[in-house]
Amino acid sequence: MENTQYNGRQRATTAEQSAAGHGAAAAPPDPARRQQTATERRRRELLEAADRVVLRDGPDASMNAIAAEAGITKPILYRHFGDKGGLYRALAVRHTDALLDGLRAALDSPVPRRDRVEATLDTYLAAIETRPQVYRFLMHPADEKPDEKPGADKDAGFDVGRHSAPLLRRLGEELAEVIGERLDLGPGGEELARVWGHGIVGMMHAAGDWWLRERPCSRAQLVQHLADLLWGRLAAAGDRLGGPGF
Amino acid sequence: MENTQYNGRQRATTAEQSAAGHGAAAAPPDPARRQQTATERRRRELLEAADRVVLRDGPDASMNAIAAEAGITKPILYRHFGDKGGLYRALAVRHTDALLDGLRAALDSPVPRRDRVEATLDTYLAAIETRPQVYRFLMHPADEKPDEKPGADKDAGFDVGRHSAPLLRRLGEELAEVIGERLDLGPGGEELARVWGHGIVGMMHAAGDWWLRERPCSRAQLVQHLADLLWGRLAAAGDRLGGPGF
DNA sequence: GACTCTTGTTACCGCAAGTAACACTCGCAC
DNA sequence: GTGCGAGTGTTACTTGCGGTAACAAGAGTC
Repeated sequence: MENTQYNGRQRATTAEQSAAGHGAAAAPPDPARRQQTATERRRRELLEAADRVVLRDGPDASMNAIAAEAGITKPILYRHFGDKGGLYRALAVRHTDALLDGLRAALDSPVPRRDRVEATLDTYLAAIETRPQVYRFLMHPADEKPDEKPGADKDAGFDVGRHSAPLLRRLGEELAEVIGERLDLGPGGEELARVWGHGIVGMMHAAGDWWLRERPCSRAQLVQHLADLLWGRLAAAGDRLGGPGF
Repeated sequence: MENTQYNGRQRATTAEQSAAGHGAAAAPPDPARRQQTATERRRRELLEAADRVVLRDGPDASMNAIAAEAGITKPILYRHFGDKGGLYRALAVRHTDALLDGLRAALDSPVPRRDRVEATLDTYLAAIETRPQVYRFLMHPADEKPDEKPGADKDAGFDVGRHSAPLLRRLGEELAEVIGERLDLGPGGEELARVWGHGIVGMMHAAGDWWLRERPCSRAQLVQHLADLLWGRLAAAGDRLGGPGF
């Protein structure tokens, strides 16, 4: 009976099997398939509710709150997503997919490489700039914000940090792939591309995070600075005073 | 009475005041000062116990577990560190300080810049390689590890991710400072140095994280690859096929 | 001996994650 | 119609964690 496992995928699979089971792949009605799409639609609605609540409350969003926003109660959330991590993951892939679409577009634009790199950086930074709440939710664990009456505990909150690494890793892998297929890096280029993919993503992320918090300069300027860094200006810069070995 | 605030610093301050209060700055005994050092020693012992438990249990370390390891109970942990975040922060600065010492040494070595950069990268990577548990604790939110009987909840755990960003930011600031004071970057160099500091730290972190997990190459090779990236090899590499604007 | 300060305890609160068990409502078979 | 399987939804509960209040005991001070 598998009664300890609730999740959408499990049920969807069952539905598909039964659909394939009684042979008919009839076009218009097909109850099983219709049921499946209904489930998926519900799932999307729930995800949108979760999105709203996360955007509003930041990472201090409890399952109860999300369920309330969706107009239902906790257990059905658990039926759909298994656990909080499942919900989070579903939410995350939505946003990451959207971000990745933008990045791929920038990465594929038919302009010189430097411009392409700048466009990619700018796309990422624009994304985190225009939707900082989403960004914080995805990447950031509720940095201490000094509100909330002392009675309420400021703990809990989505366990977010626990999943930021996977996101960065996914971005890194994607970038690595693009680098690998577009640049001729000689022998061992595969490996090099992967290192660079992850490295560049990390650079973008850390710099973006800091920038978003301190806003020390314009976005365009940040893009220039980072592109300069990638273009080897670190190697080219002059020393300031001259220690022993310069 | 200030009964809602317990922490070592508060009490230490009080002790100092009373010491100054009744005048005597007597050298050998001085009860207040002795008390203070005793408190600090106790604090260190607690931190070491916490360290042990974190190293053993990974980030799923509860306050109860830490207290048990230290041979005491929760409330005194709270008296010393205020809340879990406080304990974490104390633990974190210990380790970050140690790491920073190593990095500063590498950054200050009297060799050509490329070698210095490589030494810095290697120092960081060596640190996370030799103490991955510490690293995971500091930076990483308990990536799903598929153990633990399903009865035990795999949630909670140190809230770790919630503080990884501050650590990276601190590293970034430190690196920025060194860059700023050693390189001549022309007008606006301050800002540039900060961007680079955070960017490089992010690069190091993300690449290191990925490398630690997949071990796709030797440490030395990773260092080379990253240094190459910083040295502008991305700009110099040849295209593979030639899209429109290459 | 009384006073204070620190260390330590037990026993509790509040809260969030996650579950069990039960109730309603369709659409479909016979 | 009646039965029934699958989904949706509920209330009420357990467990475990962070955090705190209230109290008890040892050590130095007057």
